[in-house]
Amino acid sequence: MDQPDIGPSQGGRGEEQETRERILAAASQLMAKKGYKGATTRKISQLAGVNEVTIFRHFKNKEAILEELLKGIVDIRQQLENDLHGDFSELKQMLLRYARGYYQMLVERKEILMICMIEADNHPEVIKLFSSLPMTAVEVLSNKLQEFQDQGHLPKGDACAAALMFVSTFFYSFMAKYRVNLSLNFQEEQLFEDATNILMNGITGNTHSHR
Amino acid sequence: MDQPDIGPSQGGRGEEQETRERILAAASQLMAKKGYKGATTRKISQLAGVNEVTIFRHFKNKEAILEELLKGIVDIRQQLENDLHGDFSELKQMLLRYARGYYQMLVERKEILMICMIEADNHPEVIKLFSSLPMTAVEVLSNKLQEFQDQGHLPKGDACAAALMFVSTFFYSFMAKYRVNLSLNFQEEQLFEDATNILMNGITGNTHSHR
Amino acid sequence: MDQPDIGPSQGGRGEEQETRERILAAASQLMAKKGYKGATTRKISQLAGVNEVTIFRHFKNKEAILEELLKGIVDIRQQLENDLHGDFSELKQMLLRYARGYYQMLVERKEILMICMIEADNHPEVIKLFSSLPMTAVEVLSNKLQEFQDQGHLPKGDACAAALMFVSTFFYSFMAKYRVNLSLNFQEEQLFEDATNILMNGITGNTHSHR
Amino acid sequence: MDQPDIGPSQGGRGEEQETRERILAAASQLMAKKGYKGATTRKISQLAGVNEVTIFRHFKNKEAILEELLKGIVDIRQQLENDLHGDFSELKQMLLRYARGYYQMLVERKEILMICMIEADNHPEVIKLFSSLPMTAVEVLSNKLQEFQDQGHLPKGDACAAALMFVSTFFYSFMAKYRVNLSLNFQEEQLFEDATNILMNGITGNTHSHR
DNA sequence: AATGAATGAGAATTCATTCAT
DNA sequence: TATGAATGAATTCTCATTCAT
Repeated sequence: MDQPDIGPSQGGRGEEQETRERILAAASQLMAKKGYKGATTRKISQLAGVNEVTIFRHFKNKEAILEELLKGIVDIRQQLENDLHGDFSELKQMLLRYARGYYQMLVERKEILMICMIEADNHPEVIKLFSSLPMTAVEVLSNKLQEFQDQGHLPKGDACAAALMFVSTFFYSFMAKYRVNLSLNFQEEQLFEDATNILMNGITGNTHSHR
Repeated sequence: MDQPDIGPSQGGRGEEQETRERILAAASQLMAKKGYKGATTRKISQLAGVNEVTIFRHFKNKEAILEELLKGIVDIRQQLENDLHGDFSELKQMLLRYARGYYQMLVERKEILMICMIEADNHPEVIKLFSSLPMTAVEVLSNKLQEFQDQGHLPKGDACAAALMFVSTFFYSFMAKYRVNLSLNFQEEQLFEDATNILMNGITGNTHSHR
Repeated sequence: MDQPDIGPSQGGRGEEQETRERILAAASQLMAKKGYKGATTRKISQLAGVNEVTIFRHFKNKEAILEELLKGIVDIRQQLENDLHGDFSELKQMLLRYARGYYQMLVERKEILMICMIEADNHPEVIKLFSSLPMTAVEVLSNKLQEFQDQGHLPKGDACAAALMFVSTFFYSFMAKYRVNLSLNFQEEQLFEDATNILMNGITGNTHSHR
Repeated sequence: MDQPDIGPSQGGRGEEQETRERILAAASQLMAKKGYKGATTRKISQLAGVNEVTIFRHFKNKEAILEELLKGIVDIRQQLENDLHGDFSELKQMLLRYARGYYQMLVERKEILMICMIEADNHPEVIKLFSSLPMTAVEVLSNKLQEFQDQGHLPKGDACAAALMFVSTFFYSFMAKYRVNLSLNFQEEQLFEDATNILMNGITGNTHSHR
């Protein structure tokens, strides 16, 4: 009664495996909004447009739905590293690609990420999956910057902090937009460029001190 | 069974208000970990060391506990602005102060922030409160940077993006530490300095281009 | 998962009736162990190695399976009486035959008997069927003993009590072995002989008193 | 709607611990008739005249009710042995006492015994408790008879079989009456005396053979 | 004739909340 | 003021059974 069906079953033909997908989509959507407990099987079934019991024909129990959704987070290291391919002369383009790629990845997984964020303390298996995306992103970028530092292209310094700043920016924007529904008065593309410029300046500058 | 009392009342006089505080503290702690629904009145009462019904002598219902907790988020604009007091020559010190002050504020409010994060979609009144802290922080810093740009101290540009990057960094670290229990291999103080340096370089550099 | 198929159909022709038997066998086995409710159609189908729905092609509903099983209890009076054929000089041999025959009959019907025992109060039609075996056994023996008493071969007395004792002994042993899985430290054959001896002594003795 | 309340709550005073007892009584009664699964918490609560949820304030879960009921079966060896106190001259009186005592014990525990009988295969802890009563009864009597045999009062022989016959008789009668609601055309007292006489004759007779 | 998908009725259990003391 | 007992509403899940293929 809150929301209409999630998908068009509209008939009775050819929705064989579709039911399972509808359930997953409904659960994902609801859990991302209401949390695991808030996404009751009744609400899931209503949103999916199926009978409540049908859920249990497709999944052993409610927890199994979550586990299935969690499989949607796969390791993204390789993909991120691809965006950083190139030598120092291309750093700026690489950073831009990286920003876009990372942000897009967050958006594509926004529901499962929200679920992880919400359920971090309730479902132990969630934590490691949850940390993988943001932390991997910091690591991959940090490693690349470190490499350039080692090659003398960048002044020695805080590659890790720089990577963290860069990644944080997009994660934060993502959270603001999709969790808090907050318009940051930012066009994403604009943010990618601005942040890239600031970071480029920040790490190629010459006024570093400490350590 | 899981956790001991949050603090025994160990006396006998004037516990009226103390009981209320114990309930609030227990609820805050549990909701921050388990969410609103996960923090059952039974668990709250056990952690608070009071009878379950006692909760309802102090609060109309469970929702009222949350509302009370939300009052704990007050506007922090004034305090943040104080940390940015000074002229351009002190910018670096200002940024460091700002970073420390902002991060400390997050930590001091970590439970209620987690609750807001978790319940953003369930309790409408949460959203505006929740957005206040991070967004205010961006705004305040952005305004100050803009001011310096207007005064010619900083090249025209992306004050808002810069502020966002700076603030994001600490919010992200805060989330990683307190939500995901992820050690970022960062000492906070080190991060404050590194991020400040990078930002200083980033915004005072001379290679800006973008529109 | 618990038990393998009750028997593969290993062929392809004429399994129609066989499927039905497999279902009956599985249901009998499960109901004897777990009771009517504990024998779910799913478990029955798994043990029978058929699809759950197939059950309902062969039986109107689950209750009909039980009814079919109950038909397996037929009157045994004739058979029991056959074991008691003979004159008084053969009493001991007759008793031995009777014991063996009765016990064997119990064992052959152990599953349906257990079902009756378990479901006595749930399925009204069960009770009369259930009582038929043990009570008939007492009656038939009692009649025979009475006959001998009337002929003067046995002292007047408690033919019915004697028959009850005799029959009880084997029913009790049967229950202990097949319901409680209790080894009574008895070989059945030994028990048949011992009980026969005791009964023979008991009813041919000369020290009777009671009214 | 099937049965009225089990006990007179009729007011609201002084039924503090009584509620628990009412639930236990209702559960015992229903489980003895319908089995564990057949005794739904709803039916129990209705028969007990309490709200369904109240059951779970008094018992962790349904299984805990059964466990509590099972505690009602305590070791009866001592009591049975008391009934067999005396020397050989009193054997007949002892047997009578024993029959009465054993039968009374069965009747007093009739509900829990029926539950055990029904659930023997479903609840593993039931089996050992269940076997204790009947087997102990056989053992105790068998030991006493053996003792008399060793003292030369009784001919060497099948004390165990004799004990089994005796005990079986009453257990069988008990089952017939309380499980199958079958009138055996027996007054219990008459059966005690008849069975005692037959056993006395049976074991003191002189026509034993084998071993 | 057999099966995979779907479902209504009902099961045990949890939870926030009220009542009486 | 605080508490133990009680409860209605809702939740996850099971089961027998039907439908369409």
